[in-house]
Amino acid sequence: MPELPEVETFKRFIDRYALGRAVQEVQVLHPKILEGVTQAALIAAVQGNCFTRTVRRGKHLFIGLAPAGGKTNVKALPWLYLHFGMTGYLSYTEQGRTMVNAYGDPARTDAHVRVRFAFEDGSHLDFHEQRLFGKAGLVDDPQAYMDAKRLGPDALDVDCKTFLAALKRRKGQIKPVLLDQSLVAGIGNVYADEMLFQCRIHPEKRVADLSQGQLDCLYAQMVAVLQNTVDAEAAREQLPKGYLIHHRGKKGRCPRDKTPLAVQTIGGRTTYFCPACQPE
DNA sequence: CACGTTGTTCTTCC
DNA sequence: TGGAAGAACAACGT
Repeated sequence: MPELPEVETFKRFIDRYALGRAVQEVQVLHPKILEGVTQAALIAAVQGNCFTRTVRRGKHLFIGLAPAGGKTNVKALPWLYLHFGMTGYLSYTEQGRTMVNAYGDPARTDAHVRVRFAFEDGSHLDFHEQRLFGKAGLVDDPQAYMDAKRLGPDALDVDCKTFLAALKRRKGQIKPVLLDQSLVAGIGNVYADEMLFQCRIHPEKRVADLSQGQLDCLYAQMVAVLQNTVDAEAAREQLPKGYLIHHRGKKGRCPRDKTPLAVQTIGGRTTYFCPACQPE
């Protein structure tokens, strides 16, 4: 489930393999992945143009386009927009060798390639999305698009003061608040559980009932958990031993005290936590 | 084959 | 006006 750190690795993956390159052909292999754009419009906007830069906020990724070959142009091109849904990832194939970012499916096949961007030398960037909950589209102005969605600041870009001020306006349970993309953008189900575990905060705790120490811890762990995962290039098995993420699952136990983890639906999402060290 | 899965949006109530 | 809570929805693998 791509959250902020995974999408950041996708951004870097594009930066590394695709930036500055002219797209010779766009293949839409499953039109259901498209959002607000026809297949023909997406192809027309990207084909023959270069990827110029990438912008990410939260789980949203925008890829800038410019005419290939330094043509002096005409009118501004839209941005390519990607959202990775539940199962999205990228791969890049060159001379028969396929690279997948660390979070991608190691048993990768072409079965769930939804959009393929082919370059002039035969290499290609593939957008995989098994469940089709993700999106590919065109956006004229990323800022306006994010404003319309009421997207908060990126969770790795927000300072402590701003975060705590926004948090203190809320009164509900802490976990659903962390998942609300209008507070800060980028936290999903897995890393929300992780930061709460690291701070020993029960996921149903009311924001108003958190101590100042717990609030400060939450900011510190939000940054630490997300940054650690970015640094690990989203290879979750490389995260610290004491992380809850390694123990998610039916028979998981707390890495601190071996208490069987509690599994509960909170804010409509499956939530893992330690009932002993995250007391109500 | 009904169920589980998560990110996002919609709805209802306050 | 917007927050809280919860339902709905997307589509697929098991």
